[in-house]
Amino acid sequence: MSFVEVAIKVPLQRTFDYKVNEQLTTVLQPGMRVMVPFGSQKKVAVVLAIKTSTHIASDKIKPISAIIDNAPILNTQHLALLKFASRYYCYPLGETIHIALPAALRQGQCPDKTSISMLALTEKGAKLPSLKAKTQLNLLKQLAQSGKSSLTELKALGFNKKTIDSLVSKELLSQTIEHDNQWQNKPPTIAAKPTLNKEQAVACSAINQATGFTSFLLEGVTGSGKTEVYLQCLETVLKRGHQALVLVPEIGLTPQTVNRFRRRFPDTPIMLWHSALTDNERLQTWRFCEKGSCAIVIGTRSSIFLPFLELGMIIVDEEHDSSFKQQDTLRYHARDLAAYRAYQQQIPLILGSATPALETLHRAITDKYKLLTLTERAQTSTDNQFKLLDMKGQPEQAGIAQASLAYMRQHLARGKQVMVFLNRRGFSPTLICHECGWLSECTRCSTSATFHKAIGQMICHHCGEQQPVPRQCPDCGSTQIFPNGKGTEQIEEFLSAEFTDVPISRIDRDSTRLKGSLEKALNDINQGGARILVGTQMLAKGHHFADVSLVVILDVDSGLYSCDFRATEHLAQLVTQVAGRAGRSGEPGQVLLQTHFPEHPLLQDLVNNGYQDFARFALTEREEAQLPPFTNMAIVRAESHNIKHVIDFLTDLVPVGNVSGIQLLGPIPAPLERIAGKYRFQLHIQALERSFLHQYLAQLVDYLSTNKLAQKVRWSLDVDPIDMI
DNA sequence: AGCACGCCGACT
DNA sequence: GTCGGCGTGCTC
Repeated sequence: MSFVEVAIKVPLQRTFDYKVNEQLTTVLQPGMRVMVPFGSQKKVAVVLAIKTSTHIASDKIKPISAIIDNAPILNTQHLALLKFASRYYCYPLGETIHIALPAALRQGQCPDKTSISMLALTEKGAKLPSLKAKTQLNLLKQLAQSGKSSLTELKALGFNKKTIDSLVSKELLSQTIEHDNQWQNKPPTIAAKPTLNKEQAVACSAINQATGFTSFLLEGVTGSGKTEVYLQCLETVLKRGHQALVLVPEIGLTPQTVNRFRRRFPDTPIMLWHSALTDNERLQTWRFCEKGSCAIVIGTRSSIFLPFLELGMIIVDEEHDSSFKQQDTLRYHARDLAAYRAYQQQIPLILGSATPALETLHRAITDKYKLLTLTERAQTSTDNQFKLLDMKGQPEQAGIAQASLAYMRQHLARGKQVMVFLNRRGFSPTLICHECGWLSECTRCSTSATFHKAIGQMICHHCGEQQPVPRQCPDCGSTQIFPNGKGTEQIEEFLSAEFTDVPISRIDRDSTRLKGSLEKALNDINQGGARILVGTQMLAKGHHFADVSLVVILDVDSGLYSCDFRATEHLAQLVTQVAGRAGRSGEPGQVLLQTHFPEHPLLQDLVNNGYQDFARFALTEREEAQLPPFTNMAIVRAESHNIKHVIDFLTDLVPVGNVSGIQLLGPIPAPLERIAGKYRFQLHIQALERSFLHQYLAQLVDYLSTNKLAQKVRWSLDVDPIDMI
């Protein structure tokens, strides 16, 4: 008699054994799906191993009911990646596999996808004929930029099927079907490319000469041409007939980036992967990847789980970006799994950033990663000028200093664009009662309710609860209630009154809610349709603004004194990224930081010596405080409507485990103690040795599986947390 | 997580 | 009498 060990999607840390007919063992392989009886139900399971013995009693063991696949859907290496992720993040293997698979494969179906429909300009369309319909012309322009795009990509840009059909019938667009066997390791066509500067050339040749697993940190200031290095390294990978994965932050998957890749490699199949894809599109990309029919995937964090036939390189762009860390269920960091995968496949890994995470920088400094630096900015000869604007005693309106307004007038008078950055949307974070001091609060969270003037609602930014705007103070009945604090909506309102003849564009989650509206706004800005740009961190990332010469950062101080030890790192990254939006027009840009603490050593260091210097200084501080990356951390979080259950649950965990070198802190209230009516507490776990941490976590998870208190709360375990919330 | 089993209250 | 509430325990 033979047995199979399988993983099933249940929230249990263990696997399950089933009996299997002796003859079937010759066709069964790890990575295949089978149907199994599970309690009273039937479930899809993934075979992990075929074995000749089991520790399960013979009266308990059941036979599998059917074999689903005739070939594994997960190969050995892919399975090893998922096992690693499951173990590292202490998340059940069955659930981990479930998260990685496209919906159809989870459900036990075996659909194939052999073709994909792409749209391209016809010869007639390439001449961009004048059309009355503006959207049709815009669509032609978009395709002129990208060369070709799939139907769904165009829909994501806000174009509808009608526009496309109408252009196809005018013979300006052609619809072609690409098959899954078209890209068969033939040498790629490479479009004209710029000459690399010396630093870029050094970086490229270091990466191209790497054999086996090598990690590179490509530390390049904004505008130093990291993407060009990626492109020329990808060229080498394509010429070898290998595939490549380019991981980008959620917000970084812009048409501009994608167009650049498509234009460089015009006949290479490049597919996109992001959260807005449908189940069908995900399956399509999955199938093309596993057959080797897709050469490059540009994708957000979950693309790290795609099955490549022959992966030759992984690139993580903006590797410091926190969107690479999943914040629920399997709390993986795509950058760290990328490192595992690159090691496993013995291929190069490129981590690129202007503002590397301190973890990454630490690995580069300690020679685990090879450091490649790009310092030359392509468009300007000198760096941006930073200025710390002391807000103490400074007259201000809507949070903008008089001095800042004066700078704005100067730059606008010279025909330049100005960017005003504030990482807070809405009109004001609270309303305040002038009579009694009442502040607007969310009824379910320990946080304020933000005043959104345009839509006339109070909104909680944590749970999304909406309330009507009160006309009177709910405490004392006074009608004297006013906005308290500033948000982007208020900045926009103030600036449009201040600069009556200057067009203003606001970019934040509220103003870009509609599909394609972000692209529209960005286009408008780049065509000079807006001169003042007001926005949140949406403005900070990845977008090129040719004519911005001044950036004003309004609220620097909130990042200086925070309970999250990573707050200063994130502030420095944000400031540097925002500042990088200026000075691409051929002259150095100017960056104003409004602060009440101009003498703060951290700000001084950042402004005078740049992120590179700041980061190295910040690392010494982390070392002194024994914080990550000099220690390894995990957080147990728990929440419940019942505060006693939460505290009891975490308190009970404190004596668990007998591993030395573990430090526990807590239970402590979470930074936001109440969200959506639930009380939230956490327990911090630290260990100098990674292996000790994992030994301890294994014991903890084992204990939790039999713990009665664990059933009364919602708990989660976050290994290598990146924020404390 | 599901799902069954089981033991108490309010219905025809 | 029994329908259904959700506490408890198990899943190879």
